[in-house]
Amino acid sequence: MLHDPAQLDLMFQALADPARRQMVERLSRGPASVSQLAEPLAMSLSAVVQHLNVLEASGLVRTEKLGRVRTCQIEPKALGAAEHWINERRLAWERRLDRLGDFLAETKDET
Amino acid sequence: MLHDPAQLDLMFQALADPARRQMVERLSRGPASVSQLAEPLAMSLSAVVQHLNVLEASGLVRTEKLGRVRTCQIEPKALGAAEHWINERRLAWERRLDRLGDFLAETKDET
DNA sequence: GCAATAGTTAAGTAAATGCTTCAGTTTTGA
DNA sequence: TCAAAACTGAAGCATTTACTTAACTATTGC
Repeated sequence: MLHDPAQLDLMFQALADPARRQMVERLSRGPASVSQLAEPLAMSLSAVVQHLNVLEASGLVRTEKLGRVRTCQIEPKALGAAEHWINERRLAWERRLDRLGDFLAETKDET
Repeated sequence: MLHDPAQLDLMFQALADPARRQMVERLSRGPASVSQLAEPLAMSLSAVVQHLNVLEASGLVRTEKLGRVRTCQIEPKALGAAEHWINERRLAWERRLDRLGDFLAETKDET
């Protein structure tokens, strides 16, 4: 489920920018409005909205508008997809090292 | 250790491309030469070398040249840095949900 | 030695990114 | 009612990305 390559592209791409990671960090401590997200960042509000759109397109963030304020939240399941991909690679790598270890142990026995 | 923002930029940026992820997948199953990495990819060898340079700059891949063939390997510790950042966010998120749960439980008691 | 192999480097290009400013649109509070 | 607050969207611009082709440099096997 959800290892659509294009989805992972969007996800990793979204996380590749320090401003966007900072926004995700802020949101992992609780929901925030666009202005609140913008406050610590040295760029225009417009730029922040553009980053926010990237995050939303990647599925990492969900937003909802009530009145004139848009409230943003993390979508924790989405982060899981990136985590999952990385874990798969690590697992494959470790399985391989285990097999290599076994092989070397066997070879040693045979001396 | 190693949550230099610039390093994470390079890492996530490197993982944001499907060709590069495919190269990492291949390498997580064992070392490979540049041509072997290129073989399943529909692009010139030159393009593959350029992707490889991105991966190497990100610290995800280490290469070594012997004679005329360059052998590439995954650097498993590097993947750990990306994983760590994601885990931190998930933890912060979960801690927050726990606190929220506690708060709601308390509030309920007080009715 | 010399052609094939394996990779490297440079230059060029089309598209995508990360901003900016400016001109809107809704909401809201006094 | 009307100005301030909180965005939103479009246009423009400099930079970076993801390629390409073409020319080049080592290595290796015969």
